[in-house]
Amino acid sequence: MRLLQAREAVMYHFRSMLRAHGLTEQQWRVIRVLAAEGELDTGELAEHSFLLGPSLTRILQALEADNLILRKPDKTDQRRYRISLSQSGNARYHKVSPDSEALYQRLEQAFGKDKLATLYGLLEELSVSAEAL
Amino acid sequence: MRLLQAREAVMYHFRSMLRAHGLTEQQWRVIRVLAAEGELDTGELAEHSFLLGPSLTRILQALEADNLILRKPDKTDQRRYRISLSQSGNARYHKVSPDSEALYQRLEQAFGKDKLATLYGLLEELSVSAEAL
DNA sequence: AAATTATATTTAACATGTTAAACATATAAT
DNA sequence: ATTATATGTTTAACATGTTAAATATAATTT
Repeated sequence: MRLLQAREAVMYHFRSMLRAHGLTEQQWRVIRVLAAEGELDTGELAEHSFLLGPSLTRILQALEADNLILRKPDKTDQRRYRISLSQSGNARYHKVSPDSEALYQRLEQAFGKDKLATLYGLLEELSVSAEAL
Repeated sequence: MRLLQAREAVMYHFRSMLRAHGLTEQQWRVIRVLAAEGELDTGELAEHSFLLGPSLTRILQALEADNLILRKPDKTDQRRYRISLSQSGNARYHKVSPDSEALYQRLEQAFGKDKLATLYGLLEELSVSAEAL
């Protein structure tokens, strides 16, 4: 599938940028979601960051060890944890975000904003078609 | 990136079909490449199957343990191995191939052949743009 | 030819992907 | 209320992704 190749080509640059900030691609996805949406429980976080439960569990352990997130037990449902960015986590987000944005802008400019929009639309349709199989 | 989501939606079906045949997605990529191109060395195989060296090393070990491939030392360059499908490997390919084809046809029909072609073109352009960054 | 440099493959170490199973807690049913 | 069922999260086990380093052999340089 050409999807793999394209994603790899794009992510190569993002990964090396993120590595300079001491983050993996998936850790950054989690941080970005938390910055955008605030406090979430594990399930919501998994959904928004496109990660499976077991992966997220390990990623949260790593982020917690680096003091980038906080986890508090949910008061109404003791199975859930509420996850949010710590001060350090928020600071890290604001440090990485400009580099991430810049890279995205460069790609958007190189590829073309219009074509990118078309591509997004097709990918979404493909997801729907595939899920309906 | 929406690329991830789309790929995941597509591969979900392929993975469960392949699992029924006792293969992983990557093992199938290797077998398919070998079926199409015959004997290759590890480097060529990695390139054609979009796998990194270390992953391919492990996958070839697994395939060799299942007697699906053969590895012979290259006579002119003793660093390289020549990899090819064994009899069992070829048989497995012919057993899985119809299911793989059928699934692909269903997806192509659901999504639309024309749109799929458009998408392929855009993905290829995106790869080129991203690599040029 | 010996030393240097380059290339092919593997090993090492750590992170994630993937499915199944375990575990804890909620919710529903009786 | 107790049992049964469903849901949220983690653990387990194995495969792969990813980068760096090690290893072996080729090719080049001197």
